[in-house]
Amino acid sequence: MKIATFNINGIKARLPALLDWLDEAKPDVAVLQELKSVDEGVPHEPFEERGYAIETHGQKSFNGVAILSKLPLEDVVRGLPGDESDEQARWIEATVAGERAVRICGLYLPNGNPAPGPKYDYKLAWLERMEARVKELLALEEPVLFAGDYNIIPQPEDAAKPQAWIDDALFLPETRKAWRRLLALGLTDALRAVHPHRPPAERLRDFTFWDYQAGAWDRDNGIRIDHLLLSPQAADLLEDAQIDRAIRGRVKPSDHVPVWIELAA
DNA sequence: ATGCCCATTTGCAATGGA
Repeated sequence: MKIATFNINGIKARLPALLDWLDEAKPDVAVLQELKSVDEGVPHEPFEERGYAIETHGQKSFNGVAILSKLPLEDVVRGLPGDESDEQARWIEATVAGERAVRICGLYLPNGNPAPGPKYDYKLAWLERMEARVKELLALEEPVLFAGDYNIIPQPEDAAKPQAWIDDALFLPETRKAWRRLLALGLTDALRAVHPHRPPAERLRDFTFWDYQAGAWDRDNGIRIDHLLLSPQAADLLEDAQIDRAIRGRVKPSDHVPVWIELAA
């Protein structure tokens, strides 16, 4: 089962590029972030024509997440549990049953800038709530994955210019500490499990985002912030993990590119 | 030091992104 995550930066602006990628990459499941649209504004026909079921959790102008799947989506949960007052659409869950049932969580973690400040406080609080949900799902001892735009640069090697990010919410010590707490719960960073970091001279670096500004793509000034974390039972099924880097060089691209894994499920 | 872009809004300047 091929499962991808892709921050599309606007479903309306990105529909042609998204459909082209779906037709080529043919993921069985894709979690999408930054729909920037309410549910009613997300077209279903182009996805259904391609054999995908779609479940959305939209919001006007900002945020918004979705799951596409060639297999039926069951037991859908919208919104990160733990705070009924949180109206930001950043979390969606569903179960997909292939050879094995896999619980899939699609997430769009808060950016958190400027830090310090209320937006950074929200990011850290959101991470604590996510930790609680991760613990609940790990207790099931089943294949579970947490895929999306984490807005976290885990390590210096995950940025072309780490020194430029030292005061940024994506790379601050508290942010990276929360990332390590997630891993300490027993989650596996799928990309790093398949591709351990090696010196950059050996190959292209594993970035998933390049800013639109200042020629970041042409200079390969990127960061790795889109991740797939796997429960132990999902990690046992991991066969491959890749970044579809070339998508960033296309016409009218998102500033993020898809990341995907292959699971024996 | 270094190319200030892109998407959205009941819009035509402001906000959020990262």
